[in-house]
Amino acid sequence: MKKDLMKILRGSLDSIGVSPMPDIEIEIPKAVSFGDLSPPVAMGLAKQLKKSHREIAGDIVNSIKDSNIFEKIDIAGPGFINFTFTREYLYSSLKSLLSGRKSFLREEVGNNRRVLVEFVSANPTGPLHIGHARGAAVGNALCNLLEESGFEVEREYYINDAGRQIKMLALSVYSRYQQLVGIEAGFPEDGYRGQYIDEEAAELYSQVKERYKGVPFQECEEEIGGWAYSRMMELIKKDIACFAVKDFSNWVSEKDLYEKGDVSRAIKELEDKGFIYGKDGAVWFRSTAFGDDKDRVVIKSDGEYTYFASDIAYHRNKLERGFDVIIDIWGADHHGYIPRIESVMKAFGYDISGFRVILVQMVNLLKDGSPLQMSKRAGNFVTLSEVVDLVGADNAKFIFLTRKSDSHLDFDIDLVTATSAENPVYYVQYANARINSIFANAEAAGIDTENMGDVGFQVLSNREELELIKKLLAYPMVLEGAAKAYEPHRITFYLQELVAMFHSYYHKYKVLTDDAGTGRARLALCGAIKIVLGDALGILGVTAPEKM
RNA sequence: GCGCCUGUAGCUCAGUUGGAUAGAGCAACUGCCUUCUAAGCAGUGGGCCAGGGGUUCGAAUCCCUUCAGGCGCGCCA
Repeated sequence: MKKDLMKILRGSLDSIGVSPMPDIEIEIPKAVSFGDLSPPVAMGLAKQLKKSHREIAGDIVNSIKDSNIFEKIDIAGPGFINFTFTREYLYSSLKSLLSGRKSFLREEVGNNRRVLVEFVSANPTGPLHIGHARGAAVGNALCNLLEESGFEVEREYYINDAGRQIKMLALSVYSRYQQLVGIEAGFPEDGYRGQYIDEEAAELYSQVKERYKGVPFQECEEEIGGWAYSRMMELIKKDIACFAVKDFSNWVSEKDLYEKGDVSRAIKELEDKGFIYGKDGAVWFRSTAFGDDKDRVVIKSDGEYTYFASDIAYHRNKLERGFDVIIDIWGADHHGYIPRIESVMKAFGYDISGFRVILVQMVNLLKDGSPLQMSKRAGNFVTLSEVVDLVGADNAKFIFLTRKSDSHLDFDIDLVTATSAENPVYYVQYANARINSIFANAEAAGIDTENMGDVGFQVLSNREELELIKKLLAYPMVLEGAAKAYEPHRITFYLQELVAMFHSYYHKYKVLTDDAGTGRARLALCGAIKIVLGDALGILGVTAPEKM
């Protein structure tokens, strides 16, 4: 729909001598009385052409000749050009949609550009919690969306397996293990107190029995740490799998960056460029040269690298791999980190226009309307797998995707579970199941449900049917907008609108009527809705059940 | 104190990157199952887009400012 209008508008602007060709935006008007599509292009050109909005709009309309796809073209308001398509055009578009060609549902956004999306990247010290779940849902949907919009996408998980937290994980398990075998071992002040640590200690005992009983921590730290770490990674991968998120392409290890010498090399490179200096016995990166509010330490006075040092190496590594777009999805509590990472990228000589941090706001977990404080240290957090058990992966993902990622989200466990029947995800999925049921009934009645492209579409003539067709044809525009803005949640809202129209239509008109021609045409319309539903839900990572 | 995010219906949130008359879902109230799935439909009520100033053909959207909430400001990770 948009492609066709775009082509015509370009031709029109060219013929009235507009140069250079502006970016043309095409909007779907709010009210049906404003036509089907409406580009505010005349208003944008007023200054350049030194004419009034309506004059320009008139010129554009006059220059559009021999186009038979519009029923009418109106100039309205301050200079909107409202295009209304002919029914024949809608029918032939619907037929194209039904052909099943995916390309019909896509606008090209990516042009094979390579994009790296890093998300979740939770520390390997415990199971994923609900905050990670939100990051996973957003990241997964965004990757799917970009992939479907013509990007080459790599999904990446960064493992912080080099720092103090691994030692603390080892020490936590060690302490619980010693307690288990009857030795009074003090629990570390800032150790991980979750129940899963007890379980790991028990598992360790069942595997090695009393091998480490009374052994000083220093002597078994590496063994226990390595063992616990790999157990945690298994746990995390299992959590990700249970949330039905597509597999990550890469698992990048912080430890590897150190061992390969990437960290020292990256800092050396910054030093060569003159952005590194020593002060107070420490080594600093001059991030203030790039807009950060203070310089940052990369090597502490005790000779240890800071966490930031490996992040420099990691982002250097991302840049080296030659992506056109680099997206980091972070918890919003890390937002203060953005200026220093951007500084790093600038210091390496890269234009940061291809770099984007998407902040995912914290999930405010509620129970009975009151906040549930979560802390990994205290161990009273709700894990991702618990949430999935309680409300289901589809349900949770859909909720996360019904708001933009940087707005706070109240997730009331009781509310979501108790009123799950009223959850919007069911509303959308129900439409799919309904359509499927109609098709089953049609087949049972001996109606031909194949070759939907050959039905007589002309009988689809009432207001609801025409509006449904237009809504379907707008789908590629929604995807395009969502992909350009990196905002998968737009798809969720589109789905709710589309499905609302369908449910309403379903109640007002019977699909399988006595008239065979009407029945098949309506069936075809339902088939088209099902195609779009399946496509969109697939991008969101939500299933489209055949039956409910 | 400085920086970032948020502020839209009673509640939870959208708002097509500055477009036309402000949108949805819950909750409340009124109706609809002998007809393809009632996890559904039809209808009613509900707004100083936090306040104020500016930018322009046009502002919920951009700029300034005030207020309220959240988060961040380590030689922690």
